[in-house]
Amino acid sequence: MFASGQSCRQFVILLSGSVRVQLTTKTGRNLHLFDIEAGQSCALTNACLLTQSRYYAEGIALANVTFASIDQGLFQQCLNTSHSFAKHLLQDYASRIGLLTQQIDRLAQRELDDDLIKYLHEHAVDQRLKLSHQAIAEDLGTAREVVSRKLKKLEQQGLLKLGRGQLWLL
Amino acid sequence: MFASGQSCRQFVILLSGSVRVQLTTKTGRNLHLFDIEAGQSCALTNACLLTQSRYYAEGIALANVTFASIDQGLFQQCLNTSHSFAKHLLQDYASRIGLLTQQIDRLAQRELDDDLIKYLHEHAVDQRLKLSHQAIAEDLGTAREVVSRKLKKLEQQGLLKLGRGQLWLL
DNA sequence: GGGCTTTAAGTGACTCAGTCACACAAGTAC
DNA sequence: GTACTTGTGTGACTGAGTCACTTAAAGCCC
Repeated sequence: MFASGQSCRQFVILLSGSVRVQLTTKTGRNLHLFDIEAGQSCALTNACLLTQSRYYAEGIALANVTFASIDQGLFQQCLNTSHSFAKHLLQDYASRIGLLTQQIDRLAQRELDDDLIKYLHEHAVDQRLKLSHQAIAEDLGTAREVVSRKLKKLEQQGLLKLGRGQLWLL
Repeated sequence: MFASGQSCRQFVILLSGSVRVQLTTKTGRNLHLFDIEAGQSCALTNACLLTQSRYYAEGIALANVTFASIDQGLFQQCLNTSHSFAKHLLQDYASRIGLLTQQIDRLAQRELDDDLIKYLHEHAVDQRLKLSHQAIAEDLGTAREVVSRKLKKLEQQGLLKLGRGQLWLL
């Protein structure tokens, strides 16, 4: 949907599908920032429009998506005339900024064991988690190998059971 | 000014002085997120007000500060009635969210050498930087010892000269 | 159903960053 | 000058990230 370094000319609202917003490090590691779901717009896109800057992250469509967009001029016009439009954007920012700060906190702490266990509990459905190690690593901002090793240890401790593309909490 | 975990009941605008917003890790390390200068409000505070959540960072007055504040109810009222108030908050969010994303990027990359050199150039005045290793470390989200060691190496390479509380780029 | 491709996971070796526990040196206050 | 505060230096150790693989499961394709 958009790539790091691109300039942004349109305000976009997703109508269906979802978009994953992530950073990519020089070594090719991905870090998942947040997802945009149907009905939502992208806080980073809006920030680019408001500050006249370029994208510093990338957006990947996770499936077929449909969206509505308006160009920069109309966006400014909406902003100037519609109070509810501005309030809607504000509310979105407020929630995203919390997520970003939590990510910073997690990256700064680097206590992966705790984060991983918390993540597993938060994302498990019926004590089962259908995600690859790669996906978990990207959400936590770490490398796949690290997650693999940590999960292996937890399995050896009898805390969970690993399967291909899924795991069960015990 | 505020601490992590506190609930937030007031919208605040700084009239003079400045406030440093930072995270503290379990090991006591500080990570500098951004500063609030006179005339500005705090994006995290506003996010707390908008999402009814608690502070997840702390704000430290860097000197004597004066500020104006209104309570939560009046804040909502302002938001509902004043379009320019909402637009002002939006603009602030847009710039802060960029800073936060850059921090995440930096923490995720963990290429401290590059970051440190870039930081030194950005903050030096006349090739001189009046900051302690501690302060540099907090801005970069790392530990003081790490910065000390890296700076030492750079000095050994003849790239800079170290002094107490300051350094010179060569 | 046997082979092929794709995707997920396991592993060892290595490097870099963060932590801990110090020692030590330069200012500051009295 | 002495005591205290603040800023640096250092070694030892642990944890996380990278690289370069190997191994294994799942999905396809005749």
